[in-house]
Amino acid sequence: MWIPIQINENSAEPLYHQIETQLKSLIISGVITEGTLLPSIREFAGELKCSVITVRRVYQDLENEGLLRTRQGTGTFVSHVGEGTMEGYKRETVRKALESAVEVGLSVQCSETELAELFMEIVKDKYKAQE
Amino acid sequence: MWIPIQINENSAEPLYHQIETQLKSLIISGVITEGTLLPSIREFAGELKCSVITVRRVYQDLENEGLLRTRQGTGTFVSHVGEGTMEGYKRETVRKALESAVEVGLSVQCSETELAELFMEIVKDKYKAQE
Amino acid sequence: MWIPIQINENSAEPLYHQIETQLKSLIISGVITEGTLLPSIREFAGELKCSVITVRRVYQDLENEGLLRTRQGTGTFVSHVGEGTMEGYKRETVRKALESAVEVGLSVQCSETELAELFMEIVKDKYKAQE
Amino acid sequence: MWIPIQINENSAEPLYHQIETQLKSLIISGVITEGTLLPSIREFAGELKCSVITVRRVYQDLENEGLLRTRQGTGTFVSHVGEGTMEGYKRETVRKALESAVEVGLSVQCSETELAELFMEIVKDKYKAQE
DNA sequence: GTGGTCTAGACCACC
DNA sequence: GTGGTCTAGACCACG
Repeated sequence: MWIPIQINENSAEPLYHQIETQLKSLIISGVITEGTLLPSIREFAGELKCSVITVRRVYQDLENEGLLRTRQGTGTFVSHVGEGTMEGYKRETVRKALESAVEVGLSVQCSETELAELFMEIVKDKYKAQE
Repeated sequence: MWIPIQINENSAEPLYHQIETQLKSLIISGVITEGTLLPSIREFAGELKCSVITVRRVYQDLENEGLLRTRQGTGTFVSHVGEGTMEGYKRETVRKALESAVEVGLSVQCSETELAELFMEIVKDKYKAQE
Repeated sequence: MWIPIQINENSAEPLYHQIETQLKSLIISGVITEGTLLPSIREFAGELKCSVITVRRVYQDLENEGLLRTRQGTGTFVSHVGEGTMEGYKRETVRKALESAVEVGLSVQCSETELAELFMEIVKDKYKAQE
Repeated sequence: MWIPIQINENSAEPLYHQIETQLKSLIISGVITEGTLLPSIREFAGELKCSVITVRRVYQDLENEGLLRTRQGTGTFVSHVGEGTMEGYKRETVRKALESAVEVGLSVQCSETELAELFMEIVKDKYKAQE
């Protein structure tokens, strides 16, 4: 199974955190479905060109959050995520991101309309790029 | 001179960075005007209940960015900020914040309209709270 | 022969250990009697939906403890268990379990009476559910 | 600050888990109070004769559970645990331990009174030893 | 000084 | 083969 994860070498964001966030998104958004067997930590570490320890940490953190289930000698699986949880998480995550952005706008005395215009512009760009 | 800075003890954001960001905003948005003499490092550290080293770092970083100017034995002043700088900084900062928020939305498969609605809602709340 | 064993997928307890403990209890408590022919490794693995290796390990461990006896080409039988063994095992097992529970109570500064009350409550519940 | 933790070299229980459990108990039971600065990971590792990594893991796990708060460059502190949480946690932990013990009793066909007698005996012993 | 991240590599237990 | 634990040691960022 191939998992699309982009690592940004230059970012200040820790490796393990980049992987965690992206993998979490893939699971939450349903791209990787319940029951899927993820790559073994060694295999994944090979693909991502990082240490096994780093992958292990990612798997373990997500297991602690209840998104993964792992059994020794067998592997690591995506565990069941209730529909409600999924939706709730999505909204929570997105809301947090938007709120912090708006706060930045406020702190810099950006007007409401200025902010909204800039936002719409960015949204269009990003979603177009996506297609 | 009293400088309104809020420190969030529990945030993962480093102390020096919290202070830097807020002080920068205050200067760029014109709340603290050119030529103002900032508190001494010790005084400020006392107010913020943090180490002098932390304040020193803040002053130094902002001096490197050209926002502050230090005169030996006299103190640290807000230096002149051109209109261009101010506008540029505002747009750059806000744009960055918005872009990262939109990316989060994308990563979680949030639709364009969903995102926009949530954004407008948040903007209204925040700006209303501000008044 | 059908053997009632419950596997808890989500437990941290290794598969082989869950099976071993339960099978042991069944033999020692006399639910499975002396001389009984157990299912073949493959058959049992099929029922439990686990690897043959796992069942093999269970049979072997219990054979080492003298609870099972394997005859080449015939199968695995429950061997004779003396009354002494049975009683001894019961007391030892239960005592160990209770001791560790009491230690938890102690470590958390739970008072003697508090602990006893909670215990009686649980015992009643469990034994009632059993009937 | 000296923290009383007993490590059992021979136990199958992982090192980090032994430390975690005991430290957790000390915090939950109020032996170590809110705001206390714990030993640095290096110092603690020295005392416990284990790797810094192991201590780090303990601190991090407990931080994830909300029992500790750590700030880079400053140290690791015991964070506020609401009275309710504390009580709830105690009961939950103890209850779990007792339940699993009673289940063992059941699985071995131990009678209700037999179990209760054994329990009372053990409790008396342990609590006497404690004094 | 503090914690935060990451590495390479070892050894074990489980399936 | 899988994951689980632990080590020693490096380098960085924060105060």
